[in-house]
Amino acid sequence: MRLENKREVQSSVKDERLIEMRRDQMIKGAVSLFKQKGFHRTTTREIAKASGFSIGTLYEYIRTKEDVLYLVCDRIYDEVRVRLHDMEIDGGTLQSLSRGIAHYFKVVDGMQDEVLVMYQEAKSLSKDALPYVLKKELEMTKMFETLIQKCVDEGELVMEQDEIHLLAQNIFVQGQMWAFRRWALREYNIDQYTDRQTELLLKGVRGYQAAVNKGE
Amino acid sequence: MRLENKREVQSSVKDERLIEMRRDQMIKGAVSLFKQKGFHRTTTREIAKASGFSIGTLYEYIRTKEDVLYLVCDRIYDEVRVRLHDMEIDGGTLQSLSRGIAHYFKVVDGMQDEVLVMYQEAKSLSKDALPYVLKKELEMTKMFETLIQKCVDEGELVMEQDEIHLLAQNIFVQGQMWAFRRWALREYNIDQYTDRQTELLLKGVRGYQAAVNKGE
Amino acid sequence: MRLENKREVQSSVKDERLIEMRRDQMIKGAVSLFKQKGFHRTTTREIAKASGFSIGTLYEYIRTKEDVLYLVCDRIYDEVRVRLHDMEIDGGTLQSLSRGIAHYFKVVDGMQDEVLVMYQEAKSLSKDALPYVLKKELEMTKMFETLIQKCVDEGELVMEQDEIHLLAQNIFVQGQMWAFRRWALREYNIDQYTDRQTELLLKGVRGYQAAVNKGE
Amino acid sequence: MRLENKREVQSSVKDERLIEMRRDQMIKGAVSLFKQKGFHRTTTREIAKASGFSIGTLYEYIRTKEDVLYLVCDRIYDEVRVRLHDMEIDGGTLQSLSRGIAHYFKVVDGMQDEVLVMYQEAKSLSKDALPYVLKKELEMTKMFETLIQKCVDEGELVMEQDEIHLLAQNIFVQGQMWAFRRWALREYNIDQYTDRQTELLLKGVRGYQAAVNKGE
DNA sequence: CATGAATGAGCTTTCATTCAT
DNA sequence: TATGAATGAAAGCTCATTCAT
Repeated sequence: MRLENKREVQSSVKDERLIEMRRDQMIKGAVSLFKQKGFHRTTTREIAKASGFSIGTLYEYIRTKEDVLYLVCDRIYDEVRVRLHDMEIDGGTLQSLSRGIAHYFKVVDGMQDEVLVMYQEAKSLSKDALPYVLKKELEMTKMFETLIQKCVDEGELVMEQDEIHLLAQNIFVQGQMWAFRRWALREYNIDQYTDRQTELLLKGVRGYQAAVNKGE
Repeated sequence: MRLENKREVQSSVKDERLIEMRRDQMIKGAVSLFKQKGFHRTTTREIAKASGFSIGTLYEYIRTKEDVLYLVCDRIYDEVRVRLHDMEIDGGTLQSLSRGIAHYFKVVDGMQDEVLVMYQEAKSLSKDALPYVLKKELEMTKMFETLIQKCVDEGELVMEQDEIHLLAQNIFVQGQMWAFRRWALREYNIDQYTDRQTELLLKGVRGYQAAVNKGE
Repeated sequence: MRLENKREVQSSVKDERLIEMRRDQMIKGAVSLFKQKGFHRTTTREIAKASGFSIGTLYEYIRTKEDVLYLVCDRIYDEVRVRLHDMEIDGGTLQSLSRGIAHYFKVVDGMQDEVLVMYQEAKSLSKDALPYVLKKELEMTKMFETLIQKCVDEGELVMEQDEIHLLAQNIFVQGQMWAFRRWALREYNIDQYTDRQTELLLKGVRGYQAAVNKGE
Repeated sequence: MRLENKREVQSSVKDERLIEMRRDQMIKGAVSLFKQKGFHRTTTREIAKASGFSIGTLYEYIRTKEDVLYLVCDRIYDEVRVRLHDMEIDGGTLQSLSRGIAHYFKVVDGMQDEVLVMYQEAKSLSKDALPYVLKKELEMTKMFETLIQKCVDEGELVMEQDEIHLLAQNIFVQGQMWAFRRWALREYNIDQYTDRQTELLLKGVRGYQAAVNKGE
């Protein structure tokens, strides 16, 4: 399956600038609603109202309710990626990897609502739209893989290809986890969470080496 | 908030054995449907049909559609816990912790559908029912905390209280991850996944210590 | 294209007797509404109300609004055919042909509303349902063809195959005409209309032969 | 009810020539759409597009969607009448009557789409506009009546007043029939259809006289 | 206890029409 | 004059829930 980068959402309005503007309103309104009640319990009328225009106008900019969800997911990923952009610049040191993780976690922290929504509702996308979103997710984990790979290339780390892949996934999920398991993480603030997780990710369990040595 | 262990779901049928039986059918049917189409896209009629009885009968054993979801989530957690039961017996060695993780991952692997459903749909539970489910989740992470704590008590590991908590959460999430990110983990089978993750969890990134030493 | 005699309209109700009954109500209500405002200007809610049940119940017996139209058309043809049934019995005399025509016209007269509705709305049927209705129309013109053919076989008339076909069509259309051009036929009652038309159909224009002879 | 010949359709544009031009475009576009999908299933946007201007402009030249239908019907009748114009010149022979019929059938054949549209959609005109269209239809049947009357006056035919009226109606309907029952008339081309119908109209059924004579 | 027909609130979506530019 | 974005009433249809049998 060959995927273009975007799945165009049809609009009967022609003015591109207007589309951009209205969809901004729409996405903002929708995220807030989806966070409160989820995609399915939110009505299109509510979305229109929260966006600041009428139901008729809403449908000038989308074709189906699902389009709103797609736009929301699409936008969130783009936003996350934009914010992560400078991450890739850095070189292949462990420090830069730590900084990358910290940066990513910070971005998630700043977009908790959005991440949560996307995380919980993306599965409601149709078979048609899902691949476009998954593709973006893939690109994000790829960023972490690249970051790690550089460390390996620089001799800072020793990892197999599949370990790299898995570590990248873990980092990605632990970022999301900050959004979707807040209820279980109340005792941390984002900095503490970042420190602790980074340490666990990189060093593993403290004392483990000692224990292993002892056991030998 | 003081929570009893169960939130009773009203039934107008008196015969407890019958209730048990009917709800078994119901849960089995519902899980399969929720997996395919999600809670919101599944109709009560479909649930009744998949359960092998009429819509009228369905409503003899529940009061609202959401009850079905609650029953499903409730049951899945119970099932997981039952299967994990023997995990707690073991003592405080690193080996027993590894075994615990492996066991848990295996259970998730054997209940992928159920875990996935619960994972994706639990959020649709009303404010009323959610705590009961979260409580069960808490109990499960507690099991891992206990397991780790034992290792600490035995001097096998050196960890602070909050690190233990976080590690337990990570283990729990990585188990679920096996169910909800299968699309990104196709290259592993459950054993490989278990090995790799356990290693990362416990040892951290290979070469890290060396790098740190070198840096000093 | 091979057509079964009926295109089944799905119903979620199982009791066949009930379906029959409810659809009777539905058709009666719908005919009256379609006559007043046409198919497109009639809402499903109005149909439900005119049928004596709720919108929900209406949709227990059909799947789409168009189904109502199909049921109406289907029923009307059946009804017309039932009423025409004895027409076919008669033998091949001119008198029996006249009687057949008169009988058909009478039937149309007694079902003016229905014929009008079907006549004007049948074209709104989807490409899917139309053939089933056209097939019934064909059967009706066939009846006239048979009637005429008998006369030819008996030597009462001398007609080519395609003339027979056309005459049958004319009879059929002139019957419908009584329903759909009443506004232009106010000066006649059904008996006068029948007499005049039969005469024109069979004898042609009075004086024509004379004129032709004269012209020779 | 006293009817002026035209029912003015309001336009906020003053330039008469422009109105004429735009409405030409509009009617042409609308006929094509109405033929495909009928009046009700055609949207004003589609009409505007097919007419080559915007929805806003469309509404500069009409007041309601129904106006389009009225304009279409109105135009078609005018067109038919214009094309039939020379028919009336001819004198009172049977031959001229035949020629008139043939001419009318030919006109219908050349305007099949338009005739069909008008035929099927005219009923959707409001109680307000309908009379204006029916009046035009009346004028057309009057033309045939005149043609026949001349034959009677010339002694070529012997017919009562109401027979003349009915024959005119029949001719008119059989012309339309060529448009709206093409599916049942596939075996004829327009010339064959004309010949056969003219013969049936004028001579009646072949062999009938003989049969009657024999029966006497 | 089991059934399934009945209900109607509420959903998504369309589209004729308006009006500021 | 021409445009097309905005509007919202109203349409078709669904489905959780009830209740008479």
